Amino acid sequence: MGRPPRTSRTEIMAAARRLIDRDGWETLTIRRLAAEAGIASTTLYHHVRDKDDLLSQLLDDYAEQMPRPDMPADPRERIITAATVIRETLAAWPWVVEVLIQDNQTGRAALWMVEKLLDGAIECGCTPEQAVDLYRSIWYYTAGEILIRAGRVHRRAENDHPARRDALLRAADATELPHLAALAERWATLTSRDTYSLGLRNLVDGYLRNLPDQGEPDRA
Amino acid sequence: MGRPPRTSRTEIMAAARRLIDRDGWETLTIRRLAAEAGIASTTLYHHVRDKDDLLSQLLDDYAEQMPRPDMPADPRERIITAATVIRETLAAWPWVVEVLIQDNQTGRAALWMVEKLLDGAIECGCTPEQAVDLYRSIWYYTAGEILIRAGRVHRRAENDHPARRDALLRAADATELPHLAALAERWATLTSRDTYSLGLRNLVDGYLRNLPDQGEPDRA
DNA sequence: GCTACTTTTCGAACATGTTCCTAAAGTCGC
DNA sequence: GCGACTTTAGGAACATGTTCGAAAAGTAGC
Repeated sequence: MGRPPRTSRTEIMAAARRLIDRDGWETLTIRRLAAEAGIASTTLYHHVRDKDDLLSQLLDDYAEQMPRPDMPADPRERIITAATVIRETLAAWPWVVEVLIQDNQTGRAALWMVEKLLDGAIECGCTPEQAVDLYRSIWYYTAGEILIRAGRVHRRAENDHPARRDALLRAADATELPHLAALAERWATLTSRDTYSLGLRNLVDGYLRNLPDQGEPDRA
Repeated sequence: MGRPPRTSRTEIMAAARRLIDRDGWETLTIRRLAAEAGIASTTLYHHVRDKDDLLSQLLDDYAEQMPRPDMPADPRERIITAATVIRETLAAWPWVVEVLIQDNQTGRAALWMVEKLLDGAIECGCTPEQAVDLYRSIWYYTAGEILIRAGRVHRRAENDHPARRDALLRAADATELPHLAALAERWATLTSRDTYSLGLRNLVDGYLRNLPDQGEPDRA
């Protein structure tokens, strides 16, 4: 009972996607979204806790329609694949940043990939506890990579504002920081390469090799 | 020439620290900071590009006074130590989150730790390029851990708002997600443990063992 | 049909980060 | 000393996320 709703969560999500597709996600504001949905701004807050919650739900809706790739037979490769798919999926939406830092647990829609990851880890010889540890490490690594990469893009071009220190590395003292100074020229190039899968593989390898009990399940 | 400044960057930083120490960092707002410094809000923007820049400078100032621990002799342990110190230092201030995602490059004050890390990596047999790769992987992992951990704390207690999905894992379908379902009870416990150094060690080990040229410098 | 009761909707208002424009307060050339 | 010039200071105003309280719009009991 009570007054019947004139607005549904689904309508709101649809309006949000329309707005994002049309004008870009940066222009997605509560008031604009309300206008697009034909309701008052404050009405939104009956269907959504706050803006982070809105983005979180939006991400879930998107992720739901994501194609689920078939997994390789090798369990270690399954771990790699699952992590890579998570990363690729999240990196496609810049506003994922706002969600990730608030909604730390991976959303409902990504659970099946966590499952695949745990499954691969266990088949590689992990105990369930170790599998969770490996998952968490991978998630930290992945979330950090996404956030930092998104930050780099999202960052406005550094304007010459007062009290702004840039050319951070060029000022590197050659006697105090010899390696950094030596790398200063190439730093931008080196740090803009995509080394996600390299790091991921090394992380997974390090984990699986350091298991207390057994080593690798497939003899190399 | 020009009108002489009545306000200095140093005063602003001092006022900010006073405010944070007294009332907590959540109450650090531009207007309150201006009031504490005895100036108008808009005057702040002559010394600071925006709030993120303010926090970033604040972090640098803090980090500058951070004690620099002496490094162990073993190069691999130096890597671990440097990373751990970075993590510990950053994790001490909750507002670090806002800075990290914007100011992706580690600040000026943390450069010496990056240097130590590169140094350890190179002494472990890395080329400079590989050392940078290792650094970046560690940085992703560390940043992700900090952000997610801070997010968990920073998160307001989940109130029972409509359209809020919680008990994420308890709803795990036992047939679709067997491992997650099996772990559901213990999930909260397992994911609240501090596994940073475990993951860090495995990551570093994986990297150093996978170097194309040589293996481990110190024979185990 | 009328009266509780419940839920949704929304206008007003607030705090915050930020920008724009104008006024103040000096220095420099003379 | 005086007018250009330059830099800082600050008031007014705007967009945004969000809260509060009251009005609207139904349902259930009688």
